[in-house]
Amino acid sequence: MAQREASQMSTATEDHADATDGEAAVPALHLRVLDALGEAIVSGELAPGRRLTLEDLQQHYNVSRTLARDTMRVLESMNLVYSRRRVGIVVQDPELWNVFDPKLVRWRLASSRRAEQYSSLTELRIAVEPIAAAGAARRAGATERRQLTALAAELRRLGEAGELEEFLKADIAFHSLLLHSCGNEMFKALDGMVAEVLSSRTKQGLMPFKPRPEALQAHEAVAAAVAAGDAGTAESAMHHILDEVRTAMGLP
Amino acid sequence: MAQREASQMSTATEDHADATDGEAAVPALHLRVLDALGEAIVSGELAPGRRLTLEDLQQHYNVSRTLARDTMRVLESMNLVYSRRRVGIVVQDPELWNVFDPKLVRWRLASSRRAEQYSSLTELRIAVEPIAAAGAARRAGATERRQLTALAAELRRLGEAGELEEFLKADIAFHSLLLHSCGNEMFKALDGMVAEVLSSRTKQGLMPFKPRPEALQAHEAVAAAVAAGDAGTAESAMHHILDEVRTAMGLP
DNA sequence: TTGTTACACAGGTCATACCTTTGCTGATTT
DNA sequence: AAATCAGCAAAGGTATGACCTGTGTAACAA
Repeated sequence: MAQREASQMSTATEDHADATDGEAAVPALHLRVLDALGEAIVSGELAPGRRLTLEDLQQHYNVSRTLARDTMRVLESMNLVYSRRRVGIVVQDPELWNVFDPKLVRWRLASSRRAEQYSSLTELRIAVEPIAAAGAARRAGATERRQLTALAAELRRLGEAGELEEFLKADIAFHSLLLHSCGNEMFKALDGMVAEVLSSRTKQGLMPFKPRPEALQAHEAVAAAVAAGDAGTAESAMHHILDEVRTAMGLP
Repeated sequence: MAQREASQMSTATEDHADATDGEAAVPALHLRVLDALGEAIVSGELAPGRRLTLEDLQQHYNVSRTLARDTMRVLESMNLVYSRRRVGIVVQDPELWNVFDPKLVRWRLASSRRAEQYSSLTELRIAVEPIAAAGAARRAGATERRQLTALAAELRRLGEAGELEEFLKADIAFHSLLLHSCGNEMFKALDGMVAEVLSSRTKQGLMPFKPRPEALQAHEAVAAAVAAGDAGTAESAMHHILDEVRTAMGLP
């Protein structure tokens, strides 16, 4: 019934299409225009205050006014631009952007401003995940507590074996499950962004070849505290995990 | 140059239009349709899985296909719906909504599910504001540090005088300034939501007639720690403020 | 110089038409 | 009877053109 929309933030592991179907699903035209424009704005190529007209868009992207308008409306709803009669479409000041929109985050991660986005996201993780761990300790279901424990054990196994790829997947699963177990739907919505941060860490080689034993220990501690319903311990154990992340990223 | 879009989350104090212009600025048609539909979905009136067609929208709201499509696109970009040929427009599962979109938050606060939204937001505050305070202690500018201290002093004055209205305004200014000083643009974007939570607390009478002395003390402590650049103290002092908020809201 | 008016520019909204995908139905085949 | 396939039609996707309505700007008048 419900389906994830194509424009959502991609998690690290993508659903692959039917193996029989070799063709890449061509994204709808309006999404391509949206992505192109969004990236242009986010990258600074179209600076704040820059004025466009619908006609510009139509010509630049070879689309009809309908699509130009569609795109503009979505961008406007993200507060990346505003439109006024007789003026045109104006790029907004970045201060006003809806920086929690997954599309926007995706564009920023694809831009040259990548590093800033990562540190913002990391600081957000530092803030949210401990509280999420505490929430999970209070409100997670029995199955979730079990799965969390199992994932922590798997993390140790994969970590000690040095299987970074699989470790990453399990790590994402761990943090994602935690966010989903904490009973706060706003925290849930951050799972894609957390996954993005985690996988970038591995891809960029910021990860030690083998995860540090303290990190493995801390994940187990979080899982155990959540399983035991000990919110305070879960929170501080998660804090330990993120302390390591913070130092790894060179944040203060 | 840059202007705040009409559909943004309203802060507690609205800019009033020219005094000479008595008429309320009539919101654009597409915004009215968007709000109506958004509220209908968020309130559960249009349940997840419910199917609509563009024609339904055209007739229900007496608008052209263009506007029906505009609205649909924006809703789709918020992941409230998805649209497929031959099927129509389908309301998404709430799990997939972009719950950080200010419009969505506004709709949820206007719905009967208000309480859930408030507790989610409060938990988010509990997570973010201490880290924001620490960030401000590290990165705020000199002016911001001064203003923060001044606001804390004003909070004490207004609080002891029992001027709840003015106290609320100063309180919002304090927390908003903190979020803006912390150097994380994602935290900045939460200012409207924090303001919303704060004003609702006062409006709903959840606020003691006079703010508790501990709260005033804690605000001053935050300001002082930020002014002194003491991140750890700022963080824990902010934690104290939010502990009080938590108990006031009956959260665990 | 300053205030006013008129114009044209650009989005806002509407109506219509045609294209493309796809769920469904029913006939055909095994 | 079950499985497969073809064709229809429903619904969004895209394009076009027209007209309406604010609103900068510049020409003009005081």
